[in-house]
Amino acid sequence: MARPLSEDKRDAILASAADLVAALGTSAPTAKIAKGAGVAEGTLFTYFPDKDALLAALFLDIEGELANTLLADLPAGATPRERVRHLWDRFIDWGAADPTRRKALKQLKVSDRIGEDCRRCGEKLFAEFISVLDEAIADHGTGLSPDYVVAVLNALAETTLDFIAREPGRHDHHRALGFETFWKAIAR
Amino acid sequence: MARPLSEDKRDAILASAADLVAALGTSAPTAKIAKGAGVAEGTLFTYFPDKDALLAALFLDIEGELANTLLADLPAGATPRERVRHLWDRFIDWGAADPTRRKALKQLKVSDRIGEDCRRCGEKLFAEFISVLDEAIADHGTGLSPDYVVAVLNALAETTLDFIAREPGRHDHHRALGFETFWKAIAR
Amino acid sequence: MARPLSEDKRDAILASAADLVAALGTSAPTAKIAKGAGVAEGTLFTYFPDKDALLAALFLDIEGELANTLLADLPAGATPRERVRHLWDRFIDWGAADPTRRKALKQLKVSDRIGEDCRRCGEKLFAEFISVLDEAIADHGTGLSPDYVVAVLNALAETTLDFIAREPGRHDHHRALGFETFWKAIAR
Amino acid sequence: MARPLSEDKRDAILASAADLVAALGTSAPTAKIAKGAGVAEGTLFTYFPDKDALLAALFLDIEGELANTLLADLPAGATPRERVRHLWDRFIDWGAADPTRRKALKQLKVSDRIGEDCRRCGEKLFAEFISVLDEAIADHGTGLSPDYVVAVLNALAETTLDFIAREPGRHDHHRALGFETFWKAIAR
DNA sequence: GATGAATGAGAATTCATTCAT
DNA sequence: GATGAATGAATTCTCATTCAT
Repeated sequence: MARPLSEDKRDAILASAADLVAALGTSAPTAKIAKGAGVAEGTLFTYFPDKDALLAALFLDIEGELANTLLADLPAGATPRERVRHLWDRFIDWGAADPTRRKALKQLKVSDRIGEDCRRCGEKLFAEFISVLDEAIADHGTGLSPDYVVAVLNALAETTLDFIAREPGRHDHHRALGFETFWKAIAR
Repeated sequence: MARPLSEDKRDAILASAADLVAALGTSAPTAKIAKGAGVAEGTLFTYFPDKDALLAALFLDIEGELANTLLADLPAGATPRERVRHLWDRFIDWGAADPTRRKALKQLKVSDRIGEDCRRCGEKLFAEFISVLDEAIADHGTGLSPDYVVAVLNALAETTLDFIAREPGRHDHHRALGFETFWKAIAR
Repeated sequence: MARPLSEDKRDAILASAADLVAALGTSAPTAKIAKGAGVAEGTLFTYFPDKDALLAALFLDIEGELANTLLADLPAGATPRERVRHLWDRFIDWGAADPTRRKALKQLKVSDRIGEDCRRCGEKLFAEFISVLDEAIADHGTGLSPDYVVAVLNALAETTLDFIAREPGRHDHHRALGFETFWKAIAR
Repeated sequence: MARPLSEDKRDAILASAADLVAALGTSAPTAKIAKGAGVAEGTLFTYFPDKDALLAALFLDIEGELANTLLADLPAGATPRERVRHLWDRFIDWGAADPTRRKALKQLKVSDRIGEDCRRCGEKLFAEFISVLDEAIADHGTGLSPDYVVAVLNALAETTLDFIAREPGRHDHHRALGFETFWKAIAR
């Protein structure tokens, strides 16, 4: 190929899309997204066949980033509780550090423009995370299904992040409180 | 007065809006909403000055309905746990019975078209619910703030409803499980 | 007839129409005109079959008022110049006293919603004025057609009124200057 | 640059707008203007951000054309009267040759959609014309302000054009008569 | 006769997508 | 491949007019 698609441009488009979807929802115009990325309106469509494909790519990009972040630096020889706490802290720190991307993800999750296929792909990205979590939790004595535990973790992490967004100064407090809440919620 | 504004028509518009917002998000066209309500396109604007006002009214309508539902038939001489369980069951039953309205509410909550004012009005509707919950929880030993407890309840109820939506046959199971999860989550 | 059409209401509608046409042009909404007149939207259409009829009535109302004003108190035994000066002053004073109605008339004159028939009716209202003017001017030596003289008078009066609108304090100055200009313009 | 904005299309839109504003006033629909220009409805808005901007551009376009026309071919070594007569003839010939554009200009002048800023820009276009006229008139002995002289010229030219519109065969007669009227009007 | 809710045909404007340059 | 002008369907909202009360 004479000129290959530029990875930089693709990333710039995704980054701009995240900003605008966070601010305007999935109805953010492609023209504004292109402008925010510093490319021409038409260029967007050489990187993504249509707007839905862009939104899907954005969804998977953010979910993938989150999934990777959660697992990084997982302490090997730690207690289950410590390992879960590590996952939890990763989640909270990621969401607190990048509220825009979290907001964009929230918008995408409720949008009907993200199809079932795409959602399933998103779930797969968390497969390893789930198995780590499940294993760590095994002897916490709970007979809960992994799916349920993940859903509870996710729900409480979202709640925690909402409180941190309102009181950024109490980040550590809310993070710890959230974890305690979660740990007890799933205990048996 | 010539012909009074019809309560029925207003309700039909709100009902149609709930359906379409659930399905399409806040970008649901007013023309479709009007058609769904069986009125002319222009009629919608005699009941609501513009689309944002309609969305705000819908938001408050659903929140009000939920708030009222939660408090109905609250058993007077019951233990705190029973009282909270009652609130919880009401929430779950409401959401499971009307998934469309719940979905619409979800969309409205993340939309930037619902202003801060409107959100504050919405919160006021739950004031009594919060005080009942707070009181009932008092000797559960938790020093958690009422706001936090409500947020946790809401997050876990949403999670529970998602599971019921996937497995309607296990309604009672998930409802009970969700309550246990909540009750432990906030215990101290 | 049980209840005859109320002259007051008709007048109120015309007055409100004058205000709104002056401010918004002929696209002033009938609903606003009705509100300004203190009547219901539908009532307007019992007094005027449609909007064009209302605009036509307004046009003739203002033209009639002007025509009558010009001829009032015409001094009988005065010189021609004095008589023309009297007409001129009447015109200027009318326009300066009621800029809103003048503005409305201006809007109506350029609007395509005033048909030829209506315009001809308007001209008839000035028949007597024209003959008075023509007679007074006869021995001013001009062989100009009455139509032309009227048109020139009208054009210069409009110009004079524009200057008075900008400098209300110099009303008398502009009025006198305008008359001198006119008088020389048509001299032969 | 992909495809540059086409000067031709811009001109076609302005020309179509002139026709339709002349016929229907400033309420001429943008859809009809676009169709008249042979472009899609949306294309109009790539050339003008909104309808008001289009109307302003049209206003300045016509005023600019008129201002340029007036000054073209001004005879250098002619008497003042001849120079003013030249300006006058230019005005009349322009208005008689293009009654549609004149009508459009008339509509725009009375419309409240043309803002003060735009009107001031329009006036600037006539600055040179005014100074030429003022100079030529200097020893005509009049102490009138240039503004007033221009206003009188404009008013009488409009009147003259109205008569020519009714009797196109007597173009030269009315043009000469109008000039005499003007010349005497401002004499001292 | 008076009222104002109901109507639906436009109105201006936006926007995803295409395609000439 | 990159650009951005061109397109026209879709969207929100307005308004003259009708008609049930």
